[in-house]
Amino acid sequence: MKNNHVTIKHLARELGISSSTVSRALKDHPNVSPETKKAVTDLAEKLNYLPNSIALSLRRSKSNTIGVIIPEIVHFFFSTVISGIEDIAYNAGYSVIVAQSNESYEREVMDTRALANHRVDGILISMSRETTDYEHFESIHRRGMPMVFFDRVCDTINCSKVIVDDFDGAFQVTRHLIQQGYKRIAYLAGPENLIISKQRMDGYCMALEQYNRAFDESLIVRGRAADSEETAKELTAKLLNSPNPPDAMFAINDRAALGAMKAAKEKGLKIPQDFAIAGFSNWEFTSMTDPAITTVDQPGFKMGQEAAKLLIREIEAEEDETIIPETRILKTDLIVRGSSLVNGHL
Amino acid sequence: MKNNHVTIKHLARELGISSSTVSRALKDHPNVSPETKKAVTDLAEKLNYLPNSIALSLRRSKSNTIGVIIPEIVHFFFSTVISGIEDIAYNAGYSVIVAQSNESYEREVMDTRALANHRVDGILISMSRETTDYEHFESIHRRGMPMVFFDRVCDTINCSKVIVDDFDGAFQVTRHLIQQGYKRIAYLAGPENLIISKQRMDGYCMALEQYNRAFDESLIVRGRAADSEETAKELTAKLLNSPNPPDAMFAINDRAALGAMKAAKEKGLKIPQDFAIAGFSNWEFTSMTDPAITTVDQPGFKMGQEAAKLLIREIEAEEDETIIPETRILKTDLIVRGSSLVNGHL
DNA sequence: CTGAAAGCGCTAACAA
DNA sequence: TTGTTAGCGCTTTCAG
Repeated sequence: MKNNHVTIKHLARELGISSSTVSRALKDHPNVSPETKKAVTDLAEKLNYLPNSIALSLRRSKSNTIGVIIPEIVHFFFSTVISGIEDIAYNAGYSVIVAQSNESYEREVMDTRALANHRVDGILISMSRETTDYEHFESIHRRGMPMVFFDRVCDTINCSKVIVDDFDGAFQVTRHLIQQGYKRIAYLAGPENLIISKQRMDGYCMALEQYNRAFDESLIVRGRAADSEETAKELTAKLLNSPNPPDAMFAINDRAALGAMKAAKEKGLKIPQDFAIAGFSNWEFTSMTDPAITTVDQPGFKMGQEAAKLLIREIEAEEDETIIPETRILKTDLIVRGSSLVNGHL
Repeated sequence: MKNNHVTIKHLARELGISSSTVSRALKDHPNVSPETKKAVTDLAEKLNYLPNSIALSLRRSKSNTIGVIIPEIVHFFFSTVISGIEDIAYNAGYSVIVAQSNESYEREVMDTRALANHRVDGILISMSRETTDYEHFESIHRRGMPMVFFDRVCDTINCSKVIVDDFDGAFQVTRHLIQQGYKRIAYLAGPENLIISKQRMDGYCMALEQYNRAFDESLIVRGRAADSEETAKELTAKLLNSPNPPDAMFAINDRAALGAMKAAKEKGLKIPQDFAIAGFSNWEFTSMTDPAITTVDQPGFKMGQEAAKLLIREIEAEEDETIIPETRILKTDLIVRGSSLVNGHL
């Protein structure tokens, strides 16, 4: 490719003036005569001058670029987050470099390094599933690189974070089912070591408590319930065939809900009349042909926006200003299918 | 933020040598003594030196960055494309800047300009729906900016393109239905002015012809059939209530297929026994609970890969080398639900 | 109002 | 084997 970039120098030479004057004219500096200004802008227009942001970045040691590291792009939640990030970044004059770790620690380390080399002004991160060592983040954080974690956050780094209120989401879902008149709400639990699992379970319990429902251990399926649609289906079927079956189900994720739905259908139960399903979900449900499922949507777009805002705030803070890291907890949106939005925060 | 970047100068000063020596040592230049080399790399390691790609970009007038402009990120097809782009880019040492036009012409123009300013080495584009004027692309293309269009391509610009073989996809779908034994295959057509609509219709006709089926105009629904799920449903219902109803349906997109499915279900038809549906789709179907629908998937990942490869090839071509623009037509993947992949090209 | 000069971080020719 | 110098494109003192 022939490198045909028009530079300030070209304009200067053409007009027989110095490049500093051109520079000033271009940015409408007061101390430059109207004639020169006009001549410069006209020529710039004519030759289609495009300022070189690379040079600017070097000069200012600021690239007006932010980096994003996510586990995968092809995922409704994450692509929604990127979209939110892009929204805020664009309006604040930043470009967005996207790197996907593919859930690989090694790749994440490389991505981090690459973004640091690129001198992005800050980094937004959702960690890979593999990541347990945080040195690659810590080393650049020590150097003062602004960073904000979202969704999959790193506890050991003292920076801003954006997460979802799993407790409240679970509470909302359960309350919704109770308010709809369901009596026996089963729960397909997630892995017990995950914080989100615990929080969701707590939200479920809290709703039961608040509505004076007894907690019934026989309605709780612990273990690998939500690992796959298959297991969820089997476990639900077992529950449905028990002597005192549930009339509703809290599903911890898409797989759990899909499995539960299939089990119910096979048993000939009408959804949601005989058996209601509600729970956490990502993309899958929004396109489901069966509108009978109420879901808590992760507010991905908002999460991206919030994370980007926090990051940019930190990037643009004055030298001496100290930004206190802040963890923002976003409410989920309860979406009732087959009717309008019940409790949307968007 | 305090700007704590270690530079070559720092290393040089610390070691009492010149920065050029440091530079050479860092890149393992032959003409530098082993001792110096070791001293330099050790110190670089210790101080966690990270090369400044911005400075490098300026020096080399090459940013090792490619820009992507897409209508929206939150879309299975497009996010898949990005993923494919990222895959190739990463392995070739390029970063990816993503800009979404949000289907807005104005925004697309701004994005193009921003990427040009950023001195990306090339741009990958899928045009916004609004775009009918191409000057923003042409002006940078004239300057020699490598660019490749994908999916929503621009005909007036002489550069490489990657598109999907709609004709073949439609042919495959129709043939599949015929081979499954369906006799009367209805067709909900797309807008007649779109090239893809025509090509898909041609593929449909070709399959009929090849299997000696008569083309029956009464099975074709022209017009706004695929505009919304609602209209698709109504139109399908009408067909199903006609004296000589179809036993299968070619759906031009997700909406058409969903509408058709609902109409069939309301009429109590079993899918796919009484009424089969097959057609083009994006994400929606892959998560459908009803496995009875055969779809042609747009090969998004591959499209991203191919587009990125074409772009990088052009970027890295020698000065004097002339790259002949090339339009790559990708085959679609016929995916039969409820069974394994029948004709996958991945 | 305008110009000359320095420097952001890095590399590569040229000198030593 | 190492150092000096110049320059990528731009802005910004400092001098005129």
